[in-house]
Amino acid sequence: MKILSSIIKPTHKPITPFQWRVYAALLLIPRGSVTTYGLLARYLGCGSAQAVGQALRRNPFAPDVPCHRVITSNLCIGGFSGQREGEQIAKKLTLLTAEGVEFHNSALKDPRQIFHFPT
DNA sequence: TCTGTGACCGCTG
DNA sequence: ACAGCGGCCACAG
Repeated sequence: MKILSSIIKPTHKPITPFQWRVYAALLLIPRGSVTTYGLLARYLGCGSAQAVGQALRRNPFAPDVPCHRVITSNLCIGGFSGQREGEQIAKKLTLLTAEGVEFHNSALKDPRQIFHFPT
C-alpha cells in the first residue's frame, strides 16, 4: 500500500496534521471502491464532514492521493478540484469509471462499492 | 484573537 | 419526496 510520506515532495505546500490524517485515510480505500465525506469524518473522529471537504478541496497531491474516491452521503458525485459542477466533475466521473465505479445520473449505481473503514 | 467560509450531514416540516 | 435550516469544525486572512 502507498505511504503518504513517500508522496509528499519538497515542492508541496506544508500540510496540517488534520490534512495528513485525511489523506492517509484515503490511501486505505481500494480501487473500485468509494467512501463518503461523512464516513470519513466519523472514522477520523471528527464530527464535521464539511471539515473533511475543506481538506480535500486543498489537496495538493491529486491524483496521487485518491480524493476522487469520496462522494456525498446521498451517493451523488460531490465536488472535485474546488468545483461542484462543470468540467472538473466530468473528470472525477472519468477517473471513477476507469476504476470500475459506475454512476447513473450522477448517483452511485451499486451501493456495495462503498468502502467501510475498519473499526 | 476573531470571523467568514466550505468538494457536507441529518433532522424536521 | 423534498426543500429549509441549524450544526459541524478546520483554516485562511
